[in-house]
Amino acid sequence: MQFESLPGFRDFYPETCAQRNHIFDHWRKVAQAFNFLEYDAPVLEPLELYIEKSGKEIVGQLFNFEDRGGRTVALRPEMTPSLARLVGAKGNSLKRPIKWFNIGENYRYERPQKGRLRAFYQLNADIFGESGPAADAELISMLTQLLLSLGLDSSDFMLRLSDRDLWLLILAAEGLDESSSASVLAIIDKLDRTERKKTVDKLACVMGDSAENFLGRIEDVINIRDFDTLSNYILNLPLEEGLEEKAKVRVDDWKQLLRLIESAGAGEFIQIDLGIVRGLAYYTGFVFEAFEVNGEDRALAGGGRYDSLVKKLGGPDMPAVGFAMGDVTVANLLKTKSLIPKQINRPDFIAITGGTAERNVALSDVTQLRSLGFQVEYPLKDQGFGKQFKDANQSGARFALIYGSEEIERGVVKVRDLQSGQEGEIIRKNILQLAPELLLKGI
RNA sequence: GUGGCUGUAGCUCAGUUGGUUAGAGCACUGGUUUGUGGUACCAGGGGUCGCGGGUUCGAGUCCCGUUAGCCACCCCA
Repeated sequence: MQFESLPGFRDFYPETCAQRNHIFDHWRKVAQAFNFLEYDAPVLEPLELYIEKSGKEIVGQLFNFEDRGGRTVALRPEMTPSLARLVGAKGNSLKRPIKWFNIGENYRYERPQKGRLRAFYQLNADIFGESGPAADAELISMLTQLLLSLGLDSSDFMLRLSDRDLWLLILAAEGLDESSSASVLAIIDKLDRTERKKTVDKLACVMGDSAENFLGRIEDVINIRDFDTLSNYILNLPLEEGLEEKAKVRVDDWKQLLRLIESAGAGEFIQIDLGIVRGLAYYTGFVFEAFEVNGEDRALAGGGRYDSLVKKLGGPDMPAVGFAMGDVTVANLLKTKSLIPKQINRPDFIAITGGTAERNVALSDVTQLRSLGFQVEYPLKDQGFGKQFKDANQSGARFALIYGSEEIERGVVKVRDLQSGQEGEIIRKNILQLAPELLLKGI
């Protein structure tokens, strides 16, 4: 009986695994550079946790089952609910701002397609306990750094920035209450993948006959790309007094945010685009998504503010903002841009030996080098020199250490730089002292 | 959940109107090669032609079903 991996799940052979880890390494390095702390949480959680956050409809998209204890459980489809639980449980005893990240696998029972699998990794980065735009800016800056560190630049990706608070003001000016606004936002989210006529029909449920004109005004807002136009538009909305004040404050938040992003060097990646509202209703303020520059593929990353979620899941009232970046779309983009290094994993040294006796001598040196952390390949059987050099070359090793009977007699080992072909000799007993210098400066 | 396209060696593929024992390149293993590597030459291993059924004297090839992959829709945390 032959088995294959389940649909939407991947096997990671060493080469692919190295590519995956290449991405993870950069994720972790950048997150740590921003002084985010790494946390982790279970892969299996109570099903209720996800129903509480996203509603019953979510169950159809989960890997869920009943365990032997009769508990209904699910593989996590995302990290945020677990994270909210962790943060909520420690409540106010954690020092703020809380800046945490995680790299973990998530599972969704959906039909796999381009950029979407059933098991995928995500980097999650979140800040709790800070409600000002500086926290949003910190994450947007980090998101930019992440993509830059992987070798992408402004010709490859952009960040679309939007704000659900602004939408609530705009829709309030249209005379809509909170629940009508929510349904309009859901429609806006689907705007570019729905026929215009269908959108008008859907809007008619809220707006009646004026839906057509209303949609026109929405489209005007979505087409705004510069901040001056946006702030003028917002400040001139016909709003009641309380809301008018809110609008002023919010425009100030935008100014702060944009200034910080500019200072962080991420300004050139930002595109104001109120067409982004993000599907789920729990987002409360700024929202953003990173896209491949042509906007063709699935989003590379997405996030925003979710100030009420921690409380909803049983924790204290705590402001929060975060984003997630998936490995699948990022890997796809890196691949099309040829930005994944070919040979990531190569030994520092490879031993080449004349015969059984020489192999034993070599092993003693090899073991010591290994114990110091050098990456050393050692032959497991006797083979001719020609063959060994061929293998040595293929291994991508930096240096070959050649143990022939003649060298061993003289207490030396021959060292060959496999790239340049340059050769030299070193005294065997000095090999541990010389190894670091060798790697640094060559022969 | 719905639809379209595609399944021949680890990978990329060839395989004639249905006709003997299914092929190539790359990769892998060994050799030419007991002292010097990417080339070359020789040899070898590896296939239930995705799976099941049907038509036929005969199916990798035609038909039906099924499964997997890709792509699109639904959904997208």
